[in-house]
Amino acid sequence: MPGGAREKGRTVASRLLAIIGAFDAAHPRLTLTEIAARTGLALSTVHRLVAELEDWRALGRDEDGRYHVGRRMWELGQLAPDPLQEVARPWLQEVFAGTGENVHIAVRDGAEVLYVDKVYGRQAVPIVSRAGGRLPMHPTGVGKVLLAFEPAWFVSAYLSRSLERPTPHTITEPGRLARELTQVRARGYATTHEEMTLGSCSAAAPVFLDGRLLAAVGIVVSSRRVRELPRLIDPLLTAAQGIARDYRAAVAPRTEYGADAGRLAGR
Amino acid sequence: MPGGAREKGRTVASRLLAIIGAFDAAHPRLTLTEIAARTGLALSTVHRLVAELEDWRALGRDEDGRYHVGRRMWELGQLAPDPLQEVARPWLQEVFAGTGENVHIAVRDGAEVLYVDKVYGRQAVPIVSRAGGRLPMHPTGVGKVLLAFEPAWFVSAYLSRSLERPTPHTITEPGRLARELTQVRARGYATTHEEMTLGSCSAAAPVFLDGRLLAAVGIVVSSRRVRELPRLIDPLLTAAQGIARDYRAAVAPRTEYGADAGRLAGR
DNA sequence: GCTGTGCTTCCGCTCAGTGGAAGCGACGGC
DNA sequence: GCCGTCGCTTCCACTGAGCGGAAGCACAGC
Repeated sequence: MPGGAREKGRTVASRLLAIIGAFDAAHPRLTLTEIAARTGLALSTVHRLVAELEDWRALGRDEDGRYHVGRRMWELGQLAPDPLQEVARPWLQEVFAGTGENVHIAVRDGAEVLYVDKVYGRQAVPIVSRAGGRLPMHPTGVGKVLLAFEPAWFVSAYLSRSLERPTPHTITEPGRLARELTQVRARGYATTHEEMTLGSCSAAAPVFLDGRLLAAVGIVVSSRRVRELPRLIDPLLTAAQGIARDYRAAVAPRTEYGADAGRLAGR
Repeated sequence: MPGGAREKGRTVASRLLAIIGAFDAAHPRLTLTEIAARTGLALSTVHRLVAELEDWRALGRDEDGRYHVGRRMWELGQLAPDPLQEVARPWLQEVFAGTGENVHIAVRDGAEVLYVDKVYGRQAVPIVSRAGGRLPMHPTGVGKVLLAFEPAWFVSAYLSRSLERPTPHTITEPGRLARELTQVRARGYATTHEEMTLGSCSAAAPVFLDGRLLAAVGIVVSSRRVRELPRLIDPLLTAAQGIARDYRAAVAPRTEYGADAGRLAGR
C-alpha cells in the first residue's frame, strides 16, 4: 500500500468496513483508540477514515467523544429487504395483543440465534433479546427450536462445543440437551425455564416453509408466570403457521416470475 | 488519484459511501450499471468496490443480479442508539392495542418527516410510512405537527417552496396551509384527510421536551372511519406525554453525569 | 509538575486504486 | 442465424491518494 510499513493486501474498503465492523452489540460505543485496537489499524488511519464516516453520518459522536453507529446507518439498514420481518410483524402483534408479553422472531445465523424482530409493551418484563441481536442457541426458546430441526450432523457439532452457561439453569450437558431437542421435535415447540436469564421463562414454535425450517417465534414471560406458558403455545403455533403462509405468498411471485422481483422489495 | 483521468479530491472512502448511498427508498435495488450512473464512478471501480461490499455482506444480490442493502447493514443499523425509538415503542403499542390501527412516530429531518418507528397489525390499512422512510411535511399528520411548532422563519421558508401534491386533497396553497398550522398550534394536534393517500386519514400529536418539539406521534386510519378520528386524539396525546416523560428520564442521566453516558446506549 | 490517555496534525514514501478498453454471455429483434 | 444491445467481468499501466510513524496538544489524575 501507499506509504510506510503498511500491512499488505488490505484494501481501503476493507479498512473502512473493519472500522464500522468494530461496532457490535457488546461494543456499541468506542473511542478512536479502541477502534484502532480492534481493527489493528494505525491510529492516524483510523482518525482520517472515521472523520470521513462521521462527515457522512455513518458514525456519530457523543459528548464524551466516543463514536457510535450513526442514524444514517440505521436508515440504510431499514432498506435491507427482509420479507420475513415484514410478514411476521402483524402476527407478532397478534400474539402480543392476546398476551401483553414480549414476542419475537429469530432465524439461525451460523451457530447463533439472530433476532429479526421483537414486539413488546409497557408491562412486559425487560429481556435480553434485541432486534438485530444475537444469542447462543441452547439457552433460548427460539434457539432450541432452530437447533432441534437442524440435521443431525449440525446438532452434534453444536453439542460437541463447550456451551456458554448464562445461568445455573442453563442446560449444557450434551445428553440432556439432546433429549430436550428430541422432545421439542416430538411436541412441535420448545420451552425454557430461567436458562438464559434468571426470572424469565419462554416458549417458542417453529416456522416451517415447505418442510424447511425458516425461523422460530418465541414469547418470554416472567418466571412467576410459568403456569401460563402452556396457554401461550397455541397462539404461538397459530402465528408460526400464519407467518409461513404469508411468507410463501409474499415470496412466491419473486421466485416464480423473476422479472417481477424488484416490485416486492421496492415498495 | 492513482491511475488514469480520475476526478480529483475524491477519496476511496467517499466512493464507497457514495455507492451505499446510491440506495434509497426510491432505489432499493440497483444493477451495477445503475450504481455507476448514480455515483458517477467508472463501472470497473464500482465493480471492484461493490464486490468488496458484497463479500462483507454490506450488500446482497438477488437472483436477477440486482444489488440491495445487505442484512449486515441492517444489523449494524440496529446498533445506532436511538433512545426515542426505544422509549416510544411501548407507547405506540399502547395506542395500537386500544385501536388496532397504524401508529407511528416521526421526527423532522431537514424539510422532511423521518419515520422513526411504526406499529401495525393485521387489520390495519396499508400505508406509505415506513420506519426509516421519509415523506414531505405538509401532507402528513406528523408533518403538520412538526411544521406547526417550528419557528416562523422555518415555516415561511417551507411554504415558499413549491409543494408536492400526492393527492387532489393535498393542501399546497400557502395561505390555507398557514391557517391549518395555526389551528394545529391552537388545538394541540393535527389531522389530515386523504392528503397523502386517497382512502386514508390521520391524526398526530406533538411530543414536547422542555418546551422544545422533539417528535410527533401519529395514527392513520381508513377514510371510511373519519368519524372515529376524534376518539383517537386523547390516546395520542397521552402517548405523546408519556413518551416525553420517559424520554427525559432515559436521557437525563446521560447529560447530567457525562461519564455514565456509555451505560445507556450500551445495553 | 509530571505522567498517562486520547486525539489531532504533519509529511515523505510508495503501491493500491483507478478507469479506459476489451472480452464475454445472454437476450431480443429482424 | 446474425447483429446490436445491455450488463457484467477482466486486464493493465500510470500515479497521486493513502499510509503510518512521529511529534504536538489538551486534559485529568496523582
